[in-house]
Amino acid sequence: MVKIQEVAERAGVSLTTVSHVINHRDRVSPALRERVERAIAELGYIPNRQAQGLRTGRTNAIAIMIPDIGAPFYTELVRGLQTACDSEGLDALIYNTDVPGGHSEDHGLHYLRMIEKRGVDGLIVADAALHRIQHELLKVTVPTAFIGNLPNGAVDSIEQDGFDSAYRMGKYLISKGHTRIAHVTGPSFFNMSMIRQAGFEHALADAGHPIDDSLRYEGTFLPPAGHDAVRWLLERHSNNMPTAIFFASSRMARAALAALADRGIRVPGDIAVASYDLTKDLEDVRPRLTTIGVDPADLSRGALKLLNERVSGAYSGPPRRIVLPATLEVHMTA
Amino acid sequence: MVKIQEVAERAGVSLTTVSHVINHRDRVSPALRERVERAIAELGYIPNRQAQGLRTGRTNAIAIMIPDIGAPFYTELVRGLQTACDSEGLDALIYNTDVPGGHSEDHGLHYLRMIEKRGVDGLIVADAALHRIQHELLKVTVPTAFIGNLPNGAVDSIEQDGFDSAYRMGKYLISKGHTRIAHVTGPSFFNMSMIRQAGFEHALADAGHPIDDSLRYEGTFLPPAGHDAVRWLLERHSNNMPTAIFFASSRMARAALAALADRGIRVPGDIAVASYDLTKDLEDVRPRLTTIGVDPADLSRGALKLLNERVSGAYSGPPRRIVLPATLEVHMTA
DNA sequence: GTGAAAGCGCTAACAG
DNA sequence: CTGTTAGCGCTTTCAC
Repeated sequence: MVKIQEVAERAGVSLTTVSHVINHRDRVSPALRERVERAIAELGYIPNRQAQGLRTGRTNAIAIMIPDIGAPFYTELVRGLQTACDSEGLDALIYNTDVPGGHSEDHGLHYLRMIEKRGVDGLIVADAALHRIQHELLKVTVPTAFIGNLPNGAVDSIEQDGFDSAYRMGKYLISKGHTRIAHVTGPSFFNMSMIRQAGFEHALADAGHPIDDSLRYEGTFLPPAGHDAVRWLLERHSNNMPTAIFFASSRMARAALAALADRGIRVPGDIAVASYDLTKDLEDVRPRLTTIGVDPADLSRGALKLLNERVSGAYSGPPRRIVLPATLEVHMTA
Repeated sequence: MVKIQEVAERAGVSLTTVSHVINHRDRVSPALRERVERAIAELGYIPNRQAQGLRTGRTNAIAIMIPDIGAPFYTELVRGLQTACDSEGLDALIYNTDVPGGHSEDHGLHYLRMIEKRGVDGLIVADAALHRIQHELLKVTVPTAFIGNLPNGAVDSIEQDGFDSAYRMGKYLISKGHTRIAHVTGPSFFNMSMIRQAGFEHALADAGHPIDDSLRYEGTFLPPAGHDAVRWLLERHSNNMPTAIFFASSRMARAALAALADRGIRVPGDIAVASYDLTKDLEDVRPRLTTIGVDPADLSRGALKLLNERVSGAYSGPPRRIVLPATLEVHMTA
């Protein structure tokens, strides 16, 4: 391992100067700087992160809490975050709160404590990772950015405009002639579910269609709920099927597509299907889903920006909140 | 931040004793140990990793190189690895060699260099992450475990039994009465592709069926190749369709299922479909794919075990090679 | 603009 | 079995 001392010797300067070249370029004369930089390159010197960290109290690592890396939305979020971290020399530590066999609430809290003690420069939390315990963010001591809707405004956050997106999807489906639309929501204890639901139902109301509670089914955002919803649809409405069904997540919609296929129900022939979300995995789903959502990578970039401004001290005011508009992608299912 | 000194004071011992309790439990008398442990608990003391690392020369982090976290196989590999690392107090640093817009070969090499310099305790590389440059592993200086087929045997490796799996799938399809089976392979420059291909074609040969080169299509393992393969199938064989098609990866198979559906071709009515791989995402694909493969989590665990034995020095002999048998999952497509 | 020196928190000889 | 002590490699006052 080549250390700073060797670089100093090779460049014929003191070790302090080398450090300055690395950390405060401007404090060193251009001539010297160039010499030092050549020595660094020739020796292939890389500062020891542990030593740097020990000295400065920084770790150059951030933690990322997500509920489930298996969900396409979070996979893409993580990929975006990692790419961004990589280009800034930050380590990204991923924590899945929903580890197999565990209880996500406990895991969320456990990881939160662990992360704080362990020491990272910053934390990015994706909505459901702190399911039901968002209040914990009020007392968190690490700079944090939240991805999702955070009613308590405890930390900086960036989210999709769930109301507007669902509203627009509602308007779109109505424009296609649908009036009886089944609606599979997210879980009611989850904020974003209610926001999306409100947006969707407002669209119906604004178009003069009454809200029919019997057409609403509370799902979980997860695949099994897609299957359940189809079963519900058939048991509850087989004699008078709605002409379309809107899912609050693409995972439910995908599973539902499978369930519908299992039963020989054609999409969109027998029923139109639309869903929330905008993830790459949808590109290979057939029939191609009409969906609305935000590119997870946009959320990643935004969150990291918010976080970096905190970590670097560039911003230290009250928590900020960014709301991103969604994109509607029309395909053959609706 | 509570440090070791404070723990020592609270427990009324020297700081060395505390360190010993942490690192060499047995060198301290039970009575003292208990006192120290209580002090640690009461103060919520957590050792500073940077300081530990600086002193010991270890980082307590391992790097994981994969080609694409968006591919279900790698997603699950990563999840398994993270879970395992977590329980051992290791940080898992993920490196996607195939970052968007990049050239994976360069990225692989770039990351490899970076990882070596950066300093980690160990490295886990998943096959295609070092695509075409596996020879680089011969000169790698970090303890490394490879997941996949590694002909040069440069480091410890764990892999699926690709030959046997494909052979068994071939036998299975034959047992279902198929004789003309289209075969969409992986890319020929990739070792595992040829192994799977050989296994599959051996099964046909053993059953007395001649190998028909015109029924073989070279794919890429990636989704677009699934679409391409269907196009090829229809252009090349529409007048005399094979009764089944076997894909060397589930991503190609899934895309092909979509492409077939787009064209109104029924599965398995018009053609049976089978594929390699055993990932959770397949559970929601309809029709349900008949596949054969190994649970990625088993590969994860195995790789981490190999690696840990190296890192800890428990093993230091020549590179080992573990081959895992696959599981056949029969569903409705074949 | 440059250098000498102190110390971040911890571990492991070494001595007792 | 326990304690004293010397750094791990780096950054940053503080003098020059």
